[in-house]
Amino acid sequence: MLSERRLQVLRAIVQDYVGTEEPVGSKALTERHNLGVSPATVRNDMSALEDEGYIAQPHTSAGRIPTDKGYRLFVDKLAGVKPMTAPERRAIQNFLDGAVDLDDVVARTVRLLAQLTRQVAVVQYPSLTRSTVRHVELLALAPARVMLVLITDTGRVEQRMVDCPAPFGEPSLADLRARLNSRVAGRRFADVPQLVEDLPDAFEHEDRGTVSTVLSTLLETLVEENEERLMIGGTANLTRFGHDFPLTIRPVLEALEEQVVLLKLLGEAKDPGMTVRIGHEIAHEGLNSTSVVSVGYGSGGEAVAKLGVVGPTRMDYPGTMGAVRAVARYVGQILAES
Amino acid sequence: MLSERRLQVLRAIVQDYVGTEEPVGSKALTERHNLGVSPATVRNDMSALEDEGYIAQPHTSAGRIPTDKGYRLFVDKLAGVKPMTAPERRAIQNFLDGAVDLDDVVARTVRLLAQLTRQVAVVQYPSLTRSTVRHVELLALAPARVMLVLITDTGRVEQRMVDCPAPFGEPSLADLRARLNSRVAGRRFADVPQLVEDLPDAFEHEDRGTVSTVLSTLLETLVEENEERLMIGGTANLTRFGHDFPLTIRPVLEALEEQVVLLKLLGEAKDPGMTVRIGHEIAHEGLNSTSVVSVGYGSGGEAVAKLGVVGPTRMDYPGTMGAVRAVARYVGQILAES
DNA sequence: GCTGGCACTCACATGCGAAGAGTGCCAAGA
DNA sequence: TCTTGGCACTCTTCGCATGTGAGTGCCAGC
Repeated sequence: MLSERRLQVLRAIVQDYVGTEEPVGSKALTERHNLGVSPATVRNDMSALEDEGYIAQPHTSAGRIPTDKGYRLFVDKLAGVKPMTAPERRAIQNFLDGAVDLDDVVARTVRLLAQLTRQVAVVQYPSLTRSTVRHVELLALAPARVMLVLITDTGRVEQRMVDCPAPFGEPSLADLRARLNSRVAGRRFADVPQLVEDLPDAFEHEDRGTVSTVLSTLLETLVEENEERLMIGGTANLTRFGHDFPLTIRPVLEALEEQVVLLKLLGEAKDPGMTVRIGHEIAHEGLNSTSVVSVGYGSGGEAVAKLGVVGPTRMDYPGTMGAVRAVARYVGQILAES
Repeated sequence: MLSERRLQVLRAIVQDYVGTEEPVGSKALTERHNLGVSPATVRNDMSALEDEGYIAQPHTSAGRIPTDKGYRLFVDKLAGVKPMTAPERRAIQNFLDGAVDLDDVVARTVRLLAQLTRQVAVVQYPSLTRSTVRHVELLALAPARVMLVLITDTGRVEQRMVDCPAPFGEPSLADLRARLNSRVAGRRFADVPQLVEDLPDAFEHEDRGTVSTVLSTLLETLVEENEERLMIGGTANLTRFGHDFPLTIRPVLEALEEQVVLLKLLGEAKDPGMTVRIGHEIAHEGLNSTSVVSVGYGSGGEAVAKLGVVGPTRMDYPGTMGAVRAVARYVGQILAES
């Protein structure tokens, strides 16, 4: 177990390194923080911290920089979440309040997060699986062609074409539309399958094939979790990554384009509260020099999706966590209102 | 006017520079291209080309690199469009054929373009203004709250909430829905305003306010050109920009995030055919060291939107133009089918 | 357990010289 | 008039040696 002072030293190292981007030495540390001890003592502590793997030297005769393990300790034990100031909170609310639809909410959230944290922001669209059905609409585009439109309580709209096995009259369509909505409107996605199970039985024999086709398309749409989309912004902030970023920036950009990777990453964070993943804790190789701070957000008490930021492991964790948490909270409010 | 041989020299310089990314000298030129003259002659030609502003030296005693003006001449007079090979064409078609909906078509197109050109791909969603209405759907969410869903012939769906001035019964809503669709279905957006102008007159006095509100929301949705969205991909290719890219990449990323800039850029290219804008021909400062190759695409003969790539001025113009043209063509086909 | 002192180690900047690529110019030849 | 070979000149780049400074590790003393 590390002594209290050594933890202080680690905290100081993290703070200084995050601020200066340069390895921090014992002398500079004692000058900037009043630890009450001499550089020599700090050197001993640093040596111990290095033995434990919390900090490392880029090369001999250079200062120390925190390791992933060091950041982890910092985040878990040494740093709190820095709350937003009142003006900041007001700015967030104002900015989000102007949104006109779901796309706009997500777009604004991304911009906001990127600006606040000066990092790459990632916002997942409210997930289908946990939301409820607001309305299902069926439109006859041709005698044997129906467009299925699904509207969720979060304002999301999904549409699908359905090619029917047989022509389907407008009366039947209206019937199906009415029956379908009376059963599923307001219900959670998970419950839909069994609610519509026996629906084909209510129709004439000739229409049953079509009804089944429509229903299975609907269920497909509901299940298709991989349809989860996300929006990314603030990639220009990647250029502030560090001096050596030509090498680091590329795999990060690639990973960001592979939305699958990000979705998996967000999905892995089972904790509905804030999750911080640091450097090599992230399975994806291209993101090994980044940290991801994510949190769930939702319209009610329940989280329907995640948002977060991707930045260098050398990031201002308290500030970033504060911004992420605040934004998630306000987005939740906005969604609840609409 | 430049002599034939000098044009050859310019072409050779562009080709070599694009290939090697290094200033090209007279000796290397004569070695790689059989121009039939000696390096000394080429030097004279180069000197003339430099006087005319087609090429420049980064510094004395270095080779020459093409200027924006040089690339312009190259694109206009010296280079054709390199057609895709048969296997490439097949790959394009296969890749795009798997798309399930409009979002997917756009997403696949972006990926494809980025891969083919190894540059940043930009695809505009099929624009609303030039398309036709397939269907307008109205849903009562609450007594005085209606959701308006607009479906276009390109498969795009837009939805809006409408807060009605007065409660609006389901019969009235059904009436409005029917009348609205009979008038506007299949019509071009531009024609919609006058088609629905007198629609409120057909309703009871108490409903007219609501009808007007719904209609004006519809018109707003149609007009809102700034709702034009686009998808961007292949930003990781920016890292191949050049050795000095730390400076160049940042403004480009910023410009790419400002979708407004890109939309303006695409919109400016009035030529429905291919447009190439090179370096300082682009008004936006951050893109001054890039070139943009764009082309319209559409489901019928008419272009409904643009797509293109953003890359360094030092790009393979013939190849890029070939890829852009081919992709646009196939996307048009896909859209026409659906 | 803390502290000051001291030797040691590297990275980094600086300066210098050699090498190399490329140009510009000139005089001769077609 | 255009082309060509030759030659001097200009810069960049690279390698190398050197000096400097930040920072460490260790040790003896308090």
